[in-house]
This record gives sequence, structure tokens and C-alpha cells, in this order.
Amino acid sequence: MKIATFNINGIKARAEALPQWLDEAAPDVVLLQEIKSVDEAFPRDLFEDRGYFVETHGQKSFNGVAILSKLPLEDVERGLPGDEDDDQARWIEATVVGKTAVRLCGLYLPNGNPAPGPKFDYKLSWMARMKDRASALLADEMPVVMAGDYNIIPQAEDAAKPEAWFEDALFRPESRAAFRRILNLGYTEAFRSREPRPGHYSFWDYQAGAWQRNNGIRIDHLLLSPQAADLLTGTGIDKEIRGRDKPSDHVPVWIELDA
DNA sequence: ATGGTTGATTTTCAA
Repeated sequence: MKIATFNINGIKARAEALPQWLDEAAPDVVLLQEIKSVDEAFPRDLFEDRGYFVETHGQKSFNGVAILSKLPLEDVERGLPGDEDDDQARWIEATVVGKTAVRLCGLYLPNGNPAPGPKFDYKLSWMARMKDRASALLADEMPVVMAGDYNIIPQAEDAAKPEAWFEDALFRPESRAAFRRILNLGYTEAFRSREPRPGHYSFWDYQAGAWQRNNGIRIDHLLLSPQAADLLTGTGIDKEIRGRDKPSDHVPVWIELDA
């Protein structure tokens, strides 16, 4: 089962590039972030015509997550638990059943800039809530995949110019510590577990020729419960699509599970 | 050096 995460930065703007990549990469499951669309305006037909089931959790203008799956999506839940006042669409869950059942969590973790400030506080409190949900999911002892735009640079080797990110919410010690607290529950960061070498990125800013200079960062991750990590057979980043017409500023990151 | 670009919806915010 090939599972990918892709921050598309707007479904309307990606109406050509996303289906093209789907046809080439043929993932079984895709966790999408930043659909920037309400559910009613999401172009479901684009994906249903290609054999995908579609579940969305959108909002107007910003944020929004979705799941595409070639197998039926069961027990869909929308929203990260823990704060009834949080109305930002950043979390969706569903179960897909292949050879075995896999619980999928698609997430768009808050950016948190400028830091310090209220947006940074929101990022850290959101991560504390995510840790609680991640902990609860482990109790089921089933394969869990939590995938999305984490807006976290885990280590200096995950940035082409780490010195440029020292004060940024994506790399500040508080952010990386919160990320490690989730990992330390027992999750495996799939890409790093299979590729120890530096220099792999999933995001290049639109500004200042970041793509042309390969000034990237790796912030899109797939975290695996122990039962999912045991099924991991491969991982990759489809970086070449960043150089195409009308690209997102992120590229897909994927895993292959024997599931 | 505080630039530069993209998307959604506006004359601005978020990233």
C-alpha cells in the first residue's frame, strides 16, 4: 500500500498538476493539506473519476485537509480533539482496510510564525493536543500512519541553510522538542528511518529562487506506530514535480507499507 | 540586505 502526503497549496490552483502526479505515481492513499476550499467546492469528480474515494475537512480560504483512497474509507473523524474553540480545519482521520486495517491521520500542523507570539503559542498547544491523540491511538496496537505538513524541521540536516531558520517557528527548540515528545511515544519518522543522509527536502519557498538554488527544508513527514513501522518497505520524495509549471511549494513524500 | 512569490480574497493576510 503506497501512502503519500502532499501539501498542495490550494486545490483550485493545482487542478492540473495534482491529477497528473496521481496518474504517474499511482498512490493508493493520499493525505492532502492546504486544500484552501470548503467541502462543497472541492472538485471530487477529478478524483472519483480516477477511482479514489474522497473525504474532506475544509474551510474557507485557508487550511483544509482531505484523504483520497482507492480503498473505502471507514470511521472518518474530522478535527483534532481537545479544544472545542479551535475551528481551524487541520486534522482528519479514517481507516482503510487492505491486507490489514490501517488508521490514517492527515494533518496540517500550524506554522507558528511569528515566534514568539500568539501564533507560536497556538502551534505548541496544538502539538500538545496532537500528542494526546497520538498516545490514545497507540492503545489500539494497530498500524497508524500520521502524515502531513508538520511545519517542523526535525534536525539541522533537514535544511539547506539551517542558520537561516534558528529563530523560526519551524526550527525553534520548543517546536522540535514538541515533535520529539510525539516521536518518543513510540512513533517512527518513516523517511529518516530509511534515509540517513542529509540533503533531502520537501519544501522550497516560491521566493528568492529557492528551488533553483536548492534552498529547501524537509517539513512533510509520515510518523508510524510500531505496528506500522514493522510493515514499512520503502519511502521517497517526488521532488522533480517542484520544477514543473504551476507547482505547489511542497512536493509529495510517500511510503510503501506491506499492508 | 529585511528583498523575493504564490494563493485566496481582496486592497491584505498567510505562508
